[in-house]
Amino acid sequence: MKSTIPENGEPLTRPGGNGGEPSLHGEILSRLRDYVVEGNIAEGARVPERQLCELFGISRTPLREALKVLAAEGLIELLPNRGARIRQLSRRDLDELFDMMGGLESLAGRLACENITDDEITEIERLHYEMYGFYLRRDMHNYFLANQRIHEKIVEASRNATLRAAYANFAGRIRRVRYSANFARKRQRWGEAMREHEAILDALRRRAGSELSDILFHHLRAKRTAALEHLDEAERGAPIAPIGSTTAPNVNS
Amino acid sequence: MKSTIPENGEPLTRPGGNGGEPSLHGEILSRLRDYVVEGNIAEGARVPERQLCELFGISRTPLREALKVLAAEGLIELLPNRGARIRQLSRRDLDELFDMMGGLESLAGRLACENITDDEITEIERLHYEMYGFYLRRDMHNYFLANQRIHEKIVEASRNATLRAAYANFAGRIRRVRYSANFARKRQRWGEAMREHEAILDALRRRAGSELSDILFHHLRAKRTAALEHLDEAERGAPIAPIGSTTAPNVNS
DNA sequence: CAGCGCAATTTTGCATTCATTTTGAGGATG
DNA sequence: CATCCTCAAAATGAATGCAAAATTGCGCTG
Repeated sequence: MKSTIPENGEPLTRPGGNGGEPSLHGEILSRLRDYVVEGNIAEGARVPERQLCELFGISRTPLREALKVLAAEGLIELLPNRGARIRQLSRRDLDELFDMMGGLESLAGRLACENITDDEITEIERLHYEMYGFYLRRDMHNYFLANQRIHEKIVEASRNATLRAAYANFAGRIRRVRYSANFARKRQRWGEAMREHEAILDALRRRAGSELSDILFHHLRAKRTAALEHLDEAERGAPIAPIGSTTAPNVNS
Repeated sequence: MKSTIPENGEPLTRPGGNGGEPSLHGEILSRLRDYVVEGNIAEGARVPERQLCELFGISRTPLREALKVLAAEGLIELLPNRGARIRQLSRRDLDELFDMMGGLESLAGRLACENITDDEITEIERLHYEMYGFYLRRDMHNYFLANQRIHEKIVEASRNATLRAAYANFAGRIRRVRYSANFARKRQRWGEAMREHEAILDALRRRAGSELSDILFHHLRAKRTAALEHLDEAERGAPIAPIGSTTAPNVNS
């Protein structure tokens, strides 16, 4: 018998559905997803079923259900009789994921032009200038956060919960890479990105859907190029490492 | 002890991952998904857990795992302590889903322009003229199939398995509506659609990515309008019916 | 006769248990 | 000394069992 851990629930947003579940095994799903997305387990490493059971204070059944869902979401991989592993994203996967993000943002921009309010545009402008400040101060971290929030605002303004959920899903998958990729931002690319963002804002103000759609896709393409270049560089330093990694770090922390 | 059901596996494409699982509980997932997508259970109706267990010859555990995944995919809904129901798509949901499809096809078209071979274009042309034939003969059913195959070919030509999986997922969600919507095609809309398809083919030949992207989105928007108009008409005839439906049809057939 | 409440049955959710497979170590053998 | 085989230990995948919640049916009351 387990020690009846409270398990009281945050709202939690599922990627597949929009109605907020009040509480359920969805709590565990959400927690496990966060746990994985936040990088608590190394890429390619096994997902320690039993230890996670202890960590969450549950039995294997609900955990395995959550694992199945996470596999469907593309965060982990389920090998036939050899358990779950954190999904190792190949170069190809990253190409594909960045293009997916490009497509989704492109769509979000188009829809946003149909639905965005003036106030929302004002808010995005505010974020934009804030971001510009971080750019001038070379504050990479806050620049990244402001950047992310702008993109999220656009997705928000699309008024499409389905799109928002899909966006969250794919964003989760490449979260680690995106963040590390940010460190790659050479000054030059950074300036480019700022100019692109100005174009985005301009198109948004004019509610030029098709145009914004185009800009956003190419913006993401540039991001993809920068990110993957960075990744290649990093790999040159530390080649193909963690494919057979048996690491199962800080499960108990 | 179960009677050792063969369970030999079709390839099966998961929505989240691309590597083909040879066989697994994924077999059940796939079967159950098909079962739902094919409309064997009425919209809004409860998913009869026990009966499905008997149908598939398994216990509740793997079935419930599959249900969780299907819920994440958006095909069914999981109510806190009241089991699973076939997801009832609201008007809003349909709006959103059609726009999602528009975004995905838009992206597919853009990427296809980068990757499609001349042979593939030739094949799409062939399908196009075939479809044109069905159009002239007013053969709605085959027109629909050819149409669908063209769109699938474009997605195929995007060379993006992630996109393909997402496309399959969303296509599955609105499958029923899309098909029924087809019956709504007034002659006028039909002719419009043919013209749009010619523009699609033209842009594809010229590898005009941005242009194709735009055309495809608006093409899907038109489809959405037609489909939802049809739906509205149908609803006028038979208003809000199946919300409390307890139907659990041909589970044993 | 209609509305309400209560108890029995069903159903849901999770824990536990069981069979099968994989994995690892140790020893035997060439 | 390396390789392969055997066997034990662990883990995976699925079935069953059990407590709690919900649904249903029935009797009661107004």
